[in-house]
Amino acid sequence: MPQKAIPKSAETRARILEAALKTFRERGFEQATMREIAAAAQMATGAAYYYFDSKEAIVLAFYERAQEEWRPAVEEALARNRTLEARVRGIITAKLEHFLPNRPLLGALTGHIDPTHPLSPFSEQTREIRDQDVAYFERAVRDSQLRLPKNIAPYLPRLLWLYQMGLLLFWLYDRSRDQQRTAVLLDKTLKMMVLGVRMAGLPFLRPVHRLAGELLETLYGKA
Amino acid sequence: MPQKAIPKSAETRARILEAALKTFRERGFEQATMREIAAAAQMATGAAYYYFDSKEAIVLAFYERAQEEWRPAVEEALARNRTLEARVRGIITAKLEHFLPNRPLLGALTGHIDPTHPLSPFSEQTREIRDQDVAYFERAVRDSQLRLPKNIAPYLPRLLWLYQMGLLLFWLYDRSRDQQRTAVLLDKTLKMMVLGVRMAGLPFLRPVHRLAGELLETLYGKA
DNA sequence: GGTGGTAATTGAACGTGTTCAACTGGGCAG
DNA sequence: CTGCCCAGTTGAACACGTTCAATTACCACC
Repeated sequence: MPQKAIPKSAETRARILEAALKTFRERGFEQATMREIAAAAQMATGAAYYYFDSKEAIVLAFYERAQEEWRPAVEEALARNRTLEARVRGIITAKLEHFLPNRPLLGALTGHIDPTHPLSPFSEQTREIRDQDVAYFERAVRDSQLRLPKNIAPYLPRLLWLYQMGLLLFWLYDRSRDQQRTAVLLDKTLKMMVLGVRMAGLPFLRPVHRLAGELLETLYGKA
Repeated sequence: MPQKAIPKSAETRARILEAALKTFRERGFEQATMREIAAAAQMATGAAYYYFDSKEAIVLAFYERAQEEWRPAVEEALARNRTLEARVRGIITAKLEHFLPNRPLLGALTGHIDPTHPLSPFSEQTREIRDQDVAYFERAVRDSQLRLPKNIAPYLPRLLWLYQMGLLLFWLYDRSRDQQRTAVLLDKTLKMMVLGVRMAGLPFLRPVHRLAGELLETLYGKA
């Protein structure tokens, strides 16, 4: 990959990205060939590899770009809502709505769970995007008026990120009309979460909290 | 694929499977080529495709075979334990222990979440394996002395299957020594589940149950 | 013992993503 | 103006999974 910000080559990079997306949309990710894409971008076959590590990496680049375009919608959702439920819902629905036109395309990214693989959502290479998402959820949690159990609160943003990841996955393959099942899943689970947090103080639930806290500590490390 | 049970060709099929597993173990799934595998099985390159739809399908065949070898361990675990926690733990740990020698290999299966894809754990083609697993969990639930909320009980076996699937995924990429983190995850989450079920009767939790019940109904359908 | 037909096997050929040695072009130091 | 450097570009070549028309092996039936 080229270095910082030479707008000269950034333009060709963008041209390839655009040509690729066009081809992906027209013929699907798998059917689209790199030769087609290169031709559509008016370059030789191998040229794209100067700018992108692989065919899938193009999709990641699209994801990164979408992540930026998506920011204003998130800011608005955070500004408009005060309760934790509404804020989290706002973030997630904004993301889904933004991705809707290219929903099938994201399926190309779901193939990698291995944190070793560059394109995995858990990989070192995708840390920046991930951290940005987590930061949104941090803000969603911080300014909400709910008081959270101390041993769980620090992990909540990362948990919400994981939750959102799972929901996105469900959404990707949700074939119900208008993805209604995803909508139900989001709605009910959010409400369950808020109810759970509300009852955090009840003495009955103490053992559950302790278990959850211990679990999160060993998984995410102390903090 | 050939039809029912002509042991003649089943033998060559097994020979290919064995050669493939050997090659996979020696050089990893990705590095191993179909040409190597065919050569190791003393056949021409394309021959394997008479018995297996794809390279990945060989891994599925391995999975199916393992599923059978695994059965006695499950039966023993079910016979030996009476509590829900111990029974579920027994099933899952038996599976993990059985898969341990070929742990890296299963990573080849994780690439498909799309229920459309033949190798997806949610696909029509893998229904039989899935149903068998769910049936184990049904037995684990049925004979345990816990009484469950009526609106959730019918879905519990399928939920446990999903839970086990997620755990297996975590385990696959758990790089802690002896997969200790997976062990902690299994232990704590199981205990949390049992606690949750125990408190099912408490009136506070009624709203949570209702939400969960409604959610499961729209996701899995009435029943 | 032929004879037909199905099952099994062959290996070349296809299309793919990716690599790479060679080439091009433009800017800059002397 | 000349020579050099190197980011950018080229397209043939590679290795792979997979397909398929052609060939062989096997066996039931006359």
